Amino acid sequence: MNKQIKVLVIEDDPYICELIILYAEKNGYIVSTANDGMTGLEMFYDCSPDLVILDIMMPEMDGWEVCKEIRRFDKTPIIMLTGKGESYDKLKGFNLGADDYMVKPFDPNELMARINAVLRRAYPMLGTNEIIALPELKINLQHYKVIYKKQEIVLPPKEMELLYLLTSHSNQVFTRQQLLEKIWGLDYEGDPRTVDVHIKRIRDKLGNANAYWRVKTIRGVGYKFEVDNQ
Amino acid sequence: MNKQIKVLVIEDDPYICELIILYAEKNGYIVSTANDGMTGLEMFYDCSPDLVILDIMMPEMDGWEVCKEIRRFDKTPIIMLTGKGESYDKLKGFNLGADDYMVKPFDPNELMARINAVLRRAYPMLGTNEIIALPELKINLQHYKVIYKKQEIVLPPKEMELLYLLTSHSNQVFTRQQLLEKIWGLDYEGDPRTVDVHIKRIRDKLGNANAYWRVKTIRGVGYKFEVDNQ
DNA sequence: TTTTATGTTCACTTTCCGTTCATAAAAAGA
DNA sequence: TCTTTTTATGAACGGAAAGTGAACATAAAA
Repeated sequence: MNKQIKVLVIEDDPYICELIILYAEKNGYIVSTANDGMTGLEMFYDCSPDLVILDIMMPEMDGWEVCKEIRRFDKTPIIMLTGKGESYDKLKGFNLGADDYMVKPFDPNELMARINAVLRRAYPMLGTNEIIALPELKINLQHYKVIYKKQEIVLPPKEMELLYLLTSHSNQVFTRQQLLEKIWGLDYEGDPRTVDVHIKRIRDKLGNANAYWRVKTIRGVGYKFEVDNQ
Repeated sequence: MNKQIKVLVIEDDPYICELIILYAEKNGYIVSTANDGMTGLEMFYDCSPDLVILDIMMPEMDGWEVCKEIRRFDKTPIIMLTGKGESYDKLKGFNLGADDYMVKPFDPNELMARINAVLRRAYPMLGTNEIIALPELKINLQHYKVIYKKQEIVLPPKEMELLYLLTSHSNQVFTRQQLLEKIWGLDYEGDPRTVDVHIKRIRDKLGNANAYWRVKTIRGVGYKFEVDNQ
């Protein structure tokens, strides 16, 4: 399996921390958080992450200083979180060696895209972990492409996310509630049956039964993407 | 092993100079800088760089004059740096023989990508050529020319840039936001639907469906230029 | 200046995705 | 077997997202 990628979030707003954790873990990253600059630096040297997400506006030691300090001896990629779309800030960030930036408030999906892009740039040898390759099923999240039996299948966003989440955690059972939280968001308040419908549509498109893998219902619990080992 | 590539930066803003030095050296280039046009020209004849990065807005002797002067006897590739909101400068730059341009403020990674592209184009022996050549579609960015089905198509600057960005990253999905950032500039704040209109115009001119390639909409995400492999 | 070309926005239309609901089917328990 | 619970399925509705045509502003060209 691929090396687990570690992400360090240095951000004083607990809500944003939560948000990033939620999405980053969905993408299979290991996330640590620090609530201020000093702690962030300590944790940086402590756990040597593969990527740092760094808020600029923090009390005491702000993001600029943390960035500068990290860059003194290290080139670990850094994504800065900036408050407003001040182009001067962006320039300053790049000048200090930041690799990318995000303007708050941001779309978490976009942040994930940028994380992936930065990681690809920094560690080309890792190969992207956004690709699922199984017999008769290839998923390329970057190209938004699903190929089933040599043929391209077009999936709407929700079905795509659902399928990717399940396949990237094969054999793991998810409750409807978990799926709703991870894909629809923490604050979604709707019918859990919605998941069923999307599962059905995925099954329709991919065929339900297969010699190698299948979307399986765990009655009373939820769903899993089952893959035969070897 | 490889020849060390020399880059000359002619730019009066020390901040931007530093930024470029930081990134260019990270990419293994040898960087010299000049803070005004006259000095720039002297250094050009002095150290004969492989690539020039040239700011337009400079006191005394501006970038246009430097570019013209260099082009009198030399075809060393030139990347122009234009300020925001001087879009017409691009065409003028190409007419004077510039090879590419960047709008300030820019993403340094993007600049590096363009440097690499320009170098590949200028010194094909160093790598593969970067001109777009597909069945029924040739794009020559240097001459602002698109040839569709043996016939030359005239595209306005924005459409040209959009098409080139998409084709040079075929199959990769771009969000509207990404396209705006890369083409309109980092700090552009306008309607993302503007992209749609340009996409439509490109489609009108190139035909949307094609046996070999097509501009594809990824609903809920953005656009990609899809090319059939093989 | 006038004329033309380009970029942007807006209003309107079309397409299609997400959700809900009603009903059928399946599984579990009695 | 019958009942209850859970899931599957088909259809329908509302609305979001993209397509589209045109108007407008501005820049370039004549």
